[in-house]
Amino acid sequence: MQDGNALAVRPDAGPDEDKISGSREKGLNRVLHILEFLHANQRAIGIGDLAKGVNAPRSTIYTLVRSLVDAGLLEMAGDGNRVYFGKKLYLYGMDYVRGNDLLRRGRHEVDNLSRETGETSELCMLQSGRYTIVHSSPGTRPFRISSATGLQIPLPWTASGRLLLAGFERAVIEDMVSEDDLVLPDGRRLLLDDFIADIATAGAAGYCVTSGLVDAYTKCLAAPIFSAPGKVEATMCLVVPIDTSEEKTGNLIALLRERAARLSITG
Amino acid sequence: MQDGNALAVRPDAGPDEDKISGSREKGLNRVLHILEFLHANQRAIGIGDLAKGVNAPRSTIYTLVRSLVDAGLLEMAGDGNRVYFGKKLYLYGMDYVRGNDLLRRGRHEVDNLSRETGETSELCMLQSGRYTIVHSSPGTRPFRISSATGLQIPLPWTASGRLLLAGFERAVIEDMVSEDDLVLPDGRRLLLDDFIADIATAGAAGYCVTSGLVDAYTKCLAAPIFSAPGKVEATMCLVVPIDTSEEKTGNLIALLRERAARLSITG
DNA sequence: CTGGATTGTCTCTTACAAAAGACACATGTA
DNA sequence: TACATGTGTCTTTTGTAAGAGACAATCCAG
Repeated sequence: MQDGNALAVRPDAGPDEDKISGSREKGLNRVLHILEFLHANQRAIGIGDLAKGVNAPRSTIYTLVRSLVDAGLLEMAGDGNRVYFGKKLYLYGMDYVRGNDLLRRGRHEVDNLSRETGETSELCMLQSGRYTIVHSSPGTRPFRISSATGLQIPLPWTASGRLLLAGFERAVIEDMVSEDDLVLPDGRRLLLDDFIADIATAGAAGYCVTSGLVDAYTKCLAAPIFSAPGKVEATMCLVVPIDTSEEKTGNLIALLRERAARLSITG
Repeated sequence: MQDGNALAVRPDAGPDEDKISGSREKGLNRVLHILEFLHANQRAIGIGDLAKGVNAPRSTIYTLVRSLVDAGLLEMAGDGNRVYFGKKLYLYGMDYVRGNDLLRRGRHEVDNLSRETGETSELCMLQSGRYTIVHSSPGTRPFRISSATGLQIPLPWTASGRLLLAGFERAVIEDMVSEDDLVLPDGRRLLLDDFIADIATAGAAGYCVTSGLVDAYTKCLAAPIFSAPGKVEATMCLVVPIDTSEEKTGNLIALLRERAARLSITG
């Protein structure tokens, strides 16, 4: 299971991940862990493995899974004893999209952007204190820089992260960013103070560019989408090769900012 | 939890079942009800109303909602004391789509179909014993025949329902279809035996057409999508004006069947 | 074949979550 | 002014759901 491959996904889940599996957990929390675990693994899981994965008694997971399957939140996967997300979750997810203008329009705009520029484009948001790629559109390059929807990456690794945190108190930021988050995939270590300074700069500039942070070959351009004056609700970003010319980069940033502004709610 | 969810199309019709809800319900069940309730109402709901809506103590709902909001399954809606679905549910929903070839390709095919024909097209599936519109694409008619994704309609009202039940035992069908389901929106009443006969006919024919069932102005054409030989996993359907000519209807059915077959897994 | 590992279903106990209800503070309206 | 209605946070009580464990049934490697 645990596929040592370090890049990106962090397995440990949730709101307040508790220390040594507090003996008796609330059923609802078990369920939340199950969902997180499935999301992290992106494939159907056997019930036994699921119990191991969320570190819970087998008997408990059996009963919970049965409830969830009956309710349609989970489905038994083809071969018989594995479970994965169910139709109900898809339906609820579509309800969310329908009720959320920003997401609906944002998805559309991101698709446009990647079609027009040929580059990978993404819509990003804070999701309970974590950076999340809410929608992404692949771009047309032969060497595709892909990152799946729903991927969660440490905030300091990204340009969008710097924009999303603009306007937060220092204490809040410290709270959201763990020590591990400051260590880049290649082992380099960011200083918290530098990161916080970056945030201020990005907020003031109204865009942010990072080079070679998550990997050595790409540059990330991001622009903020506001839900109210000063409040960054999301970001739109482009992932381009690191050797993209100054001029082209400048043009892309301008385009990105225009589109992001179009999505913003101007109070 | 036999009764599953009692909320179908009926807005709130009030006092149906909810048998002497043994006052002390499992938290998870409360949550499932909350989600169903939000889905049925398609808008943010105040916590007090939510408690009323799912017929649960206020204090319980407060704690559950807090958990769910912390987990990101729900979000507080703009004005402050209302909740609706959250980003997490959207992400899980996208995971479901990604893990489900049929749904992914089916959505695409439905979009194509409605663009090519100009008619409203839908992808439908059984969802824990209920007919569900999983994806729909509006069509280009001025008088739009729209039906929202996720809508659940009694099986006997639809052409797709007749196909989806093909191959089930009579007893199972009787179990899925309540007395109320047999009453059409205009008050007419279907006979269970007729309905079951329809199912057999539709299954044998490989398509189904119903006229003026859910409303007086439309005709519904449906074709089955198989996940294995004989097993109907979903249907694709077109909603057209009831006065569509025989010839055009025939052409559309042929098109529909071809596209549905393309989506089927031929064992 | 044998022994270990996994699966799905049961039963029983008690730790603890759901419920009841009281409270403080808003609103609105007669 | 009093009087109703809604909200959000407490505390206390008690019914029950989570958990431990035993079970038979598969499965698979050696």
